[in-house]
Amino acid sequence: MIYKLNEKLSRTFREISVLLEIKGVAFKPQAYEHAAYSLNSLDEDVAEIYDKGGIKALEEIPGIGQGIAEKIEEYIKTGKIREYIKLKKEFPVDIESLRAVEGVGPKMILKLYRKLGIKNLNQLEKFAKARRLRNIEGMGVKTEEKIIHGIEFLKKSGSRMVLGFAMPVFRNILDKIKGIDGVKTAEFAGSVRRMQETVGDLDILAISTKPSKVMDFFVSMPEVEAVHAHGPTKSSVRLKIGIDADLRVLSLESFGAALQYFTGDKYHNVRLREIATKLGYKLNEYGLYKGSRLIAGRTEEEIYDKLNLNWMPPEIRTGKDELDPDNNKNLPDLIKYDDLRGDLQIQTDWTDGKNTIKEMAEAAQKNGLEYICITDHTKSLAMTGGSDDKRLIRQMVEIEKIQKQVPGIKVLKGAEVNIMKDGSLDIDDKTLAQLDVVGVAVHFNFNMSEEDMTGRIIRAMENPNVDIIFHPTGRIINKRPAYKVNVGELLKVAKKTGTVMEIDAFPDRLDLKDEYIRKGIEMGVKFSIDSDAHNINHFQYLEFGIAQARRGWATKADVINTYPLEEMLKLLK
DNA sequence: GCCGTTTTCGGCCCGACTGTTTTCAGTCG
Repeated sequence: MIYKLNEKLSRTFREISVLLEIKGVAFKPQAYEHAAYSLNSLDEDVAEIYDKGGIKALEEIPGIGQGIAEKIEEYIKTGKIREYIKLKKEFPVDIESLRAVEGVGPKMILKLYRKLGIKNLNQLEKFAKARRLRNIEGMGVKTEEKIIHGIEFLKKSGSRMVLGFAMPVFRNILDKIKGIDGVKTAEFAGSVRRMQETVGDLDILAISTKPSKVMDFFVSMPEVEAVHAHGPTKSSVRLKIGIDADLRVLSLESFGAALQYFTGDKYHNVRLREIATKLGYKLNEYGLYKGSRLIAGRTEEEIYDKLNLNWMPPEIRTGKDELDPDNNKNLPDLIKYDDLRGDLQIQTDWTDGKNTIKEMAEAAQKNGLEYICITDHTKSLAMTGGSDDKRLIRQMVEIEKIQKQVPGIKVLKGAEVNIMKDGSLDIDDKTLAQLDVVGVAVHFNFNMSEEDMTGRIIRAMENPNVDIIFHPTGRIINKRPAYKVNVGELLKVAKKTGTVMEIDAFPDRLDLKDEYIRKGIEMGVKFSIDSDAHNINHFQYLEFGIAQARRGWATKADVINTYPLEEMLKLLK
């Protein structure tokens, strides 16, 4: 659930953190940063917590003590935080945009403001291009050039990259590094290894006996646009696709420690180090130490083991609650990347897909699937040439014909039926009853109140013919936000009516989000992971839907298309 | 400003690389 107040306070505290850092205040910045993160990942509305239990209840939130709790109260009561206003008056500077420039940090922002009165990105660019930064004490020609390039990069790149779209390039680079003479092994780390929806950079770790050779190769690959750093154990470059990549070369003894450390996420590591410290150890990227003695480091497993913890898959390392003793002792057996037997959302050239039913079936079989469901659009989605009842019936006949030509895979009859503004469907119930799988989705009239949109989808769920809600929130990463809808309510009704919720695997959809998946699973809701394929190459995207499910703590049993065909069909209405 | 099964006071992650101020501060992850 997204709570506006939590978000607003989180942003404000993060900004206070940077402002204090600029001022050179010690330790408080981390405290505010911690509070900001905690509020942002909180499952409850902070306004509600305050209503119920006042300041005392706020102090129960991790990272929030008396001081910050009072500031939250001040904001709830007066709509402002005086401390924040005071700091902004002292430094009327657009901190976030300046900090986004590679190499520009708090201390430099302060210097730029004091010496040249620079407040924003435009002014920074002007002064840099006028060659006026090089005269500031502690800065030089190289710093000035780096800033100019950094601003250019910012202008053309912008947001984070969708993992599923960038992954082929990443895998190609990893393979090249693995192939260098002297490289024993190489792995992804960071957000790529955690299989996040989007990634801000690419981290690779390698073991090699000839580190400098690996580094020389890495910084001179044709994919590289610029080199930030080129050292014996660490190098950093900007790739032509518009994202930074870091490579570290390590020894075998500390590879597990480094993999753990650079996989993160940050908050998972902070918590892990706390646990290590309490047990009298020190944990860093080279290993787990007792004094100066190395206790563990070769594998991740032995590090978690020495900390009395179960190893856990990177996908669930968020620092939120996976290290809580209860959770860690009872980690779910997450769905595996080869657990899917079927795919229940596929478009063909009957509407906006690029390939025929037969081509899609053959491609699915090549991808190891046992069954697929053809779910072309329905009539109200005119731009796709959506089918009406008659055409849908014709397609059913066609599928039966094609089934004989592809005996190795079961082709189910389905549709992606439009949910109209009032929650009705644009295909007759009589026709829907003849389909194997009925998926429904919102494709227009996005702009409704949360209450109306929730009611609209609930009405569709209550239809006994409706099996699956496709891409339940409608968001497209980096393009458009989700429509307003109360997902908690949808999950309740899904449980009550036996409606399956989809995890759409298309890389920039990944809809539902992990937090909702986890909530749904706790409530006993079933999910399907579907590619939403529009051509024969899209089946590879199922991987990212599985990653999404794993980040939502889903097991094989929670996902209906991990079941054999007959059992899967029984799980539908 | 937060936190505590060593602490209600005294800690708070730390190592690599770069540029510049030639011995180290700033930035990044």
